[in-house]
Amino acid sequence: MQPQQTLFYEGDPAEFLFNVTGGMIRVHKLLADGRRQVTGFLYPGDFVGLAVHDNYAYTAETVVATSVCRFPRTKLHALMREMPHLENRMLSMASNELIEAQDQMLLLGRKTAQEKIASFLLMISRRAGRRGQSDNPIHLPMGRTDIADFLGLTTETVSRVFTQLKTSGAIRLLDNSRVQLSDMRALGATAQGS
Amino acid sequence: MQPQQTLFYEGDPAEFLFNVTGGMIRVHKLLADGRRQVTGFLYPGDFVGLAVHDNYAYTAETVVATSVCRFPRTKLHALMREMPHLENRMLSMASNELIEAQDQMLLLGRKTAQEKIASFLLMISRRAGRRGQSDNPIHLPMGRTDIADFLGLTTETVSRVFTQLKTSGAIRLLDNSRVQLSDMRALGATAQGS
DNA sequence: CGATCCGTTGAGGTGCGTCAACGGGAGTGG
DNA sequence: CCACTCCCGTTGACGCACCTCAACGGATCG
Repeated sequence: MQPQQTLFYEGDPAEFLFNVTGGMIRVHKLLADGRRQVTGFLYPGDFVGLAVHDNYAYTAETVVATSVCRFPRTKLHALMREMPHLENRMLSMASNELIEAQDQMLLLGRKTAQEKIASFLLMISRRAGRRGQSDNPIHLPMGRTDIADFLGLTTETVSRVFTQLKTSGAIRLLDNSRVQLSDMRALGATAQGS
Repeated sequence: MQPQQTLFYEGDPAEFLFNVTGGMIRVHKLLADGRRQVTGFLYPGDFVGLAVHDNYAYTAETVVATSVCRFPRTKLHALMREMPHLENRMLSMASNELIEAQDQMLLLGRKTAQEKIASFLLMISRRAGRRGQSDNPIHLPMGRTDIADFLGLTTETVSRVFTQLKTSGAIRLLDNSRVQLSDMRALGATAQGS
């Protein structure tokens, strides 16, 4: 799929379950007046559309060129009966997502802009490392608007904090989508609350 | 269990899975300097400790006098093999929690104080109704500090918004723990963004 | 070369936090 | 039964972190 394409919209009947096999998916929710909260960025291996309900609870879009595997949800029950292992694995993934969601709530509800950005950079680095990719410098396929809507900030604030972290020597901005984490210790301290 | 007692702390080895049978559980995470994010209030029927990992990712405490059912997690796998239905049910509950978590992210990241409080009151009302209890006036067993830490606000702001909603006629404060939702339509509008 | 998009930077405003004081209810001890 | 204290919710005054509005620059594309 091409960049910035929609897999499904919030409220659509939830017919399919997707598995990301390449690229990046962005998931978000909207308020009536257009305010947006990005609730997650999904990497290869992640599932989208885990909803048990009849309709999707969020919109899913590609960030960059992305490939996905699509299962009809009607076949899911049958599939799980054949592979009991699968249900276990999905419960495990859902639990992991729940833990990440709680971390994100802590970030959104209680962290400052600097702490949010530092936490975000470290999270991206950790994920890249877990996927066996170079985790420094890190790659940020999403734009400033996506980062802002993920962290509950504005693009201007994201930009300013990047500049502050650059000035303080914690990071280096190689280009708009590549960031070198020069001082992991400082970033870690900032992420937790200076 | 008595009010304000701890079931387990964040980081403790996750030995047990709990099922709330009465009262209310509060779940939270802390930053190093003491800032707190309450990530959920659990009612009878809800599970606590669904973590797949070896350690709890959050602290769980009682809000009021509470009764729980405790399962050793080591027996959980065996139990799920006996009752395949159970695993299905837990996946379903985890998915529901994920959807609620995403709603909460939207609230924390993008809603104003008024919108947060209105959303909170409506959520409590909805939950009470779903459990077959009177949903108006609603009962708030938790204190202002808990509400503030759940919504990413301070107690002062919570108090001020309650007063504003009271003045505007949307609610009536019967006492510190009982709130009458006088104008559901106005509350609904406020919750979404005026 | 003009147009558009995106990130950055600056100036000013504001919603909510901080700090402080007050009041009522509950528990305690005399 | 009455002081005294403690705790919690409320209210006010003030400050600040972040938002808003605006302008600018570089990259990309026709």
